Amino acid sequence: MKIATWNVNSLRVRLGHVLDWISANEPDVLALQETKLSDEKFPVAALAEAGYEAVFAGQPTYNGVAILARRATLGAPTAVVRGNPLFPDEQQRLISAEVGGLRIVCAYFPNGQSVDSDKYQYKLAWIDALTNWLARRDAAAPATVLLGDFNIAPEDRDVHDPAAWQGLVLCSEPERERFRALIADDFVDTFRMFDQPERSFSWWDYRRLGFRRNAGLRIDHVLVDARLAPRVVACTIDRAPRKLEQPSDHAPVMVELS
DNA sequence: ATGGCCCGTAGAACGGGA
Repeated sequence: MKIATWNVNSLRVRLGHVLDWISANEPDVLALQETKLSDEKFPVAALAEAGYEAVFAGQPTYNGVAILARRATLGAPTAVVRGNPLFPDEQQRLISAEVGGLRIVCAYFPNGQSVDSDKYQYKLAWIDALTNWLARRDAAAPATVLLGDFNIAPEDRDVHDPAAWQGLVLCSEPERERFRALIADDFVDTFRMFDQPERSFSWWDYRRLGFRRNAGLRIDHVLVDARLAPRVVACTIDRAPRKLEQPSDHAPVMVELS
């Protein structure tokens, strides 16, 4: 079973890349962030034709998340929850559903803009609320996979230039503390279960030739319930779509479960 | 050189992203 996440930075612009990528990689589940689409504009038909059932929570212009499930292997997602019941929010950043015997939680964490901004305080509160909500989950419920754009580089090795980024948003210690608290004993960062190339990143700035210089950050993550860890056989970042014309600034991250 | 690019909503620049 293959489970992937991808911040597409506009599903309208990136629909072709998404269709090509799912055709080439055949993920069973694909979580999308920054669809930037109101729900009536979601490309249900194109994805259905590609073999995927979608659930989504969108709004105009900003944010927007979705979970795609491969119909042939999984059918449609069920028990869909939009947002966090503990954190009423007009920004569409969270959707979860049961797929293939798992609880898939697709998250688009706030960016935070800068550590002295109101948006940073909103980011910290949003993360705390997510942590609290996930901590309350029923032990009898399906095992959880939490994946998406966390907008946090957990460690210095996830940053192309740790000195330049020291203390800045995405790398600040309060954000990293919250990443660790979210994981605690409950989740595993699947990427770090395996030997990985040095300087592995999932996002590169459009400016200043960020991708060519590999000036990136690892901010997109797939966390699995600790009891799923024995089933994880791989976690990889696919840089290929970042090389295409008019790419998303994020790369897909994919986990394979046995 | 402290900004560079990209997206959506505009219907010109601007907010937001990271």
